Amino acid sequence: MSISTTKIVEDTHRARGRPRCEDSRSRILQAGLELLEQASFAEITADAIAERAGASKATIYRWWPNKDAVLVEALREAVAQELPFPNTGDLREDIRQNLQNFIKLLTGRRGRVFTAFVAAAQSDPEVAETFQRVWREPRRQSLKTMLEQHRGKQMREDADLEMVLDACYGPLYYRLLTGNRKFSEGYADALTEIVLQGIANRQA
Amino acid sequence: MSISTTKIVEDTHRARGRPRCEDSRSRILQAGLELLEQASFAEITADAIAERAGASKATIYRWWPNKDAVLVEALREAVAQELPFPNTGDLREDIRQNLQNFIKLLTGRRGRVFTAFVAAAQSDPEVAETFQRVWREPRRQSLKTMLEQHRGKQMREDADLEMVLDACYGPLYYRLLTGNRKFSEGYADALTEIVLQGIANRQA
DNA sequence: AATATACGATACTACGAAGTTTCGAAATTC
DNA sequence: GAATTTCGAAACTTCGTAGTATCGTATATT
Repeated sequence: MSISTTKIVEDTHRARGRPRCEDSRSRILQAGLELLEQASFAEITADAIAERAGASKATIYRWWPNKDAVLVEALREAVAQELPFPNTGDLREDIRQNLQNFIKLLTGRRGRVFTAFVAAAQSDPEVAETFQRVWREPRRQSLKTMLEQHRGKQMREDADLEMVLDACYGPLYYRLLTGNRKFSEGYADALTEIVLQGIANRQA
Repeated sequence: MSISTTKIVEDTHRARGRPRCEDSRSRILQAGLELLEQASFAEITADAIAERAGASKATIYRWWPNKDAVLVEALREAVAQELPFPNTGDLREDIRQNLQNFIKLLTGRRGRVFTAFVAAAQSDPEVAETFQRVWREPRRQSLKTMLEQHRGKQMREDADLEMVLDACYGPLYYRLLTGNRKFSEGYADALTEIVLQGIANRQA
């Protein structure tokens, strides 16, 4: 209740003049996202975004400080709807489904968006920070939370979760970024078994 | 014997005119490599290479078709001396040392060269092909060969080596490319244990 | 000595993309 | 209806870099 947002203040008086066109805003972001599915950060031009969005380049620079800011915001919005997390209660199944979902995402059209971002992050600290904050860390946190629920039960008491997270996501990014971007049919299953044997409680 | 190389032919008659200066060649490659330790592929300019090498830009374009070709060749030469592989005979120790060596490489100055290459590979198929051919595949092959020697002994008969390779290298690239580039002290040990539990023969 | 090729330095050209400005039209408040 | 702000279109400026061309010099062969 006491948490007042700037939005409330803004809502009292509407600004004069023609209001910002929310439609063109979303078209611009959408265009940026679509272009990221085909090209690298540096290859995407402001002109291309404008043309694809059916917008004016002036409109882009009216609301974003530079071209990269559009792409960064495009990732934020796209990723916001990608975070539902499986929770079946079974450790193996939770891991397996999570990996499988991620593989599906990475091998789909959106996969290129991630490679483009990781690539750009290598030479742009702001891109790197955004990628970590809006994607990598939330994703890791979700998996971590899920794993914690199994600690002392299906999962060993002393499991090193940071290591386990790397063991899960590392191979996927590795293949996507340095390999042929293909994942064999049972890849998620095989990876799940390796990780599982590393953390499972001995049931002897 | 029957495999004649162009070099033999060239050696019979030396070309007329001033011979190519091998020193400037190596200085140019060295300059490219050093610049890759600080900047991305796209950020490195031909002028910068020339200046750092104390060479002329004309000399660069005399021997290389374009700027990127210099950087690609620089990687080839640099990597050629990086491939000695541990072989202690003990599975755990072999894996551990290999991972440890790799981490040391990645966290050193040369680490940036790899991130730069992986980044560039995302939008340049030729860079991607070179990276795979001169670094990724030889490295994987070495580890694979080593692991094969343990099959049926310390390692399970049915271990999926492609998966194991990803489990070893994946987390390292993942941290290097999407994380904070830091590896905790016992990282190699912890990762070794996870991988090992996934492939070790049950000794019960 | 003549010829041929490489070298470093430097000026130069070509081009693409970032970002700005201008304009007439549209949407909103007062 | 006047003022204000946005919009798309398009021309425009600015700038950095790739790649080339020129030149005087160095180093080789014949």
